[in-house]
Amino acid sequence: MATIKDVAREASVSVATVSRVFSGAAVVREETARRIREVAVTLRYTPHSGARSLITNRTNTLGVLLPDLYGEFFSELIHGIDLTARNSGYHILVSRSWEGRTEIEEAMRSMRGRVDGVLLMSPDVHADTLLNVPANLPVVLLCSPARGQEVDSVTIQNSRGAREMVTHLISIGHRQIAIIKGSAGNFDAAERLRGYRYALHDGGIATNPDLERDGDFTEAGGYAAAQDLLAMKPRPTAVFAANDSMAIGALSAFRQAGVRIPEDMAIAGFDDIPLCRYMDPPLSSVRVHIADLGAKAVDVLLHAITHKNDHVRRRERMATELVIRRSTGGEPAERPPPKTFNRGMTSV
Amino acid sequence: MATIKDVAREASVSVATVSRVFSGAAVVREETARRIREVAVTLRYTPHSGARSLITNRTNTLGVLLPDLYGEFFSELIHGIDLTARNSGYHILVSRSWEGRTEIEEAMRSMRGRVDGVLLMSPDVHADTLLNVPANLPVVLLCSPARGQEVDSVTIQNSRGAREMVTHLISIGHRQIAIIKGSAGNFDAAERLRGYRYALHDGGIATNPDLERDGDFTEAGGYAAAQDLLAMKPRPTAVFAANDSMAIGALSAFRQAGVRIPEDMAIAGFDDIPLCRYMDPPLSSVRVHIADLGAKAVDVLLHAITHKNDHVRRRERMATELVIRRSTGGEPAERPPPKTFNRGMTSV
DNA sequence: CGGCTGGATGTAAACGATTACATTTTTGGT
DNA sequence: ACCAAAAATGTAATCGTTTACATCCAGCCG
Repeated sequence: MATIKDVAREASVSVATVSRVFSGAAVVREETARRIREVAVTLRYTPHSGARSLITNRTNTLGVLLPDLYGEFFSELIHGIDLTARNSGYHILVSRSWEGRTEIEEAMRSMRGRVDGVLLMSPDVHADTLLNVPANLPVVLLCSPARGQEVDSVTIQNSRGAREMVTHLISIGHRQIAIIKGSAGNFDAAERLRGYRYALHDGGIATNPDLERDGDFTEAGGYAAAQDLLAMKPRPTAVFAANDSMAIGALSAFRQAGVRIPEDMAIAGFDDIPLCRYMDPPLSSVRVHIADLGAKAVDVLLHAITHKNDHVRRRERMATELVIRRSTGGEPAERPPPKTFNRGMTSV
Repeated sequence: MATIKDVAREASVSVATVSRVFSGAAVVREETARRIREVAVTLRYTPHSGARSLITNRTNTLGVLLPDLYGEFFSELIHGIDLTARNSGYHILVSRSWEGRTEIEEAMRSMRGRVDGVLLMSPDVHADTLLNVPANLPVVLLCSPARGQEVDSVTIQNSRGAREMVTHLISIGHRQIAIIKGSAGNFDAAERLRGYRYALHDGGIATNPDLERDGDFTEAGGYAAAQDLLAMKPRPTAVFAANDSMAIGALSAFRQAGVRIPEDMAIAGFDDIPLCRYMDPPLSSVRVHIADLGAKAVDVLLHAITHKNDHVRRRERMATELVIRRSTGGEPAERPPPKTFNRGMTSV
């Protein structure tokens, strides 16, 4: 593959001049520049980003470490991240880190020299206690627990969102409200459970361990939990699932059992993935502007990168929004929205 | 940030020895190695991948250029790609390339020196005609049109899958079968349309331009197209949507209009995203093992990378599978599957 | 005409690793 | 105890860029 030297030789100039043409770092006589560009095209020359970043110490790439890559949530998250990064001229290096401190550390280390900063979502591990990761590598935590003040983070107002939804269920008359929890040990899951309990407490309803069922954020998990709930007596009259996938699974189970929604059972989810409005009945949910969440995280990271010295730690919490549809009764049908993708920064 | 020199100095050895410890390229006395590793931890040293790949000429990274990142299809595709790449010790550098030859070329160029090969999905542009991209950079085309034999590619058996589904609709008695097409200019979309027409032809049914509605692979697009179909008279009795998202949108529109599925209208989609089975009624679809598609593409790319000299071009076509559920009538309810993710290589 | 200015270009030292080759140390057989 | 072979380690060139600094040359002014 052609290098800068080949181009320099062929165009009878020094490598410095070629470099200047491609990096735009200094002015080159127009005629010379044109000649160099012509030669470059002939030789199919492209600057080698690796070599370049070795000396400039910048890669224009952001590392993205996610616990998983599966499902609408991550799809939309990556979308938001990519769009924002790209707008600022950055690429993204995506990696899935399986659970476990060691694996995360390992993944972080392998990012050394490849990225200018890392977006880390590690809902199970206190990420601010990571050891033996490259020093000076800016990191922004996404939906992850963090003890100290020492790290940037962007999270969702999980507890508040859950609380609002459950409070709504109470307000329309429900007293036996079950929750299908998220994965054990998961940060968001714990927060949402907390919000659920808050709401019950606010409403003067005692919490009941039997109404708190285990789930794992998958449709199948929601389906299974819903079957358990069906067997209970007295049966709850409403279910709050800690995410939409589980709500969808639950919906499916209830329907199969001939339970009418929302007459016999109200269902609500969390995240408000696009599909909610296409379910039958359309699913009430707590909207999280997922793409904006990713976008916000990139903003913070980019700030940390470009203002390495005077960057003050930020701790953002994205607001949620209650979206009531027919699955919880009461509201009229909603028309599907225009299909354009909302890129506006809405919250915090 | 600590470099290999710092470690060498601190451990009183040469950089070569340190390098050998970290690259595992040669054997180092156990005692020396231990000392070096200790120093490395103290100094929080991590090898600089950029520098490393400059001399080894390998980045252990695959570039992934997709037309979009939105929705379940891409979610699952990236998942499959990441998993397979990771198993072989590769990272993935994801980028969304907007439409247009120039932008793709630009994106390809920016990959120079960052990746060992590229997975390119460009359903609108004949990718084998790209100019001015780094020479010698292995590329595998994903679901993209390609003229010559000069390039590796992995595609879906779109036409055959669509044909089978429409043939099935005919076999259960439908004669007025509409199609909601995919995005104009899209490769998969064109192929699926072709399959639809084949099937009609096989069944001795004349094609009718009014029954071929425009779509764009989104739920909203399917919703809109379905509304148009509702207004037709005579109204078709079955709709084949070129992907599941549109089928879901259409389903929603029909339901809103009080049309019974499948009694008044049969619906089928394409892709068989996980959600199909959770819809009401569960959606018939043409299953594409999307994750396997990504996995297969990675396999081909990896082969091209590691056997640069004696790699013979491959042109794979992933088989599809007809999945009949209640939305087309006939079949009994299906239980949700176990939630494990299918990683087996199934087709070709 | 000579000296100065400033724009265009060239020279060469980094950046942080790997690795062929050279050198030193260890090992083991006698 | 000695020597050859093997093992461990060191030296230095190299990968493809950027960039501080040096150089060159044309034009301008006095």
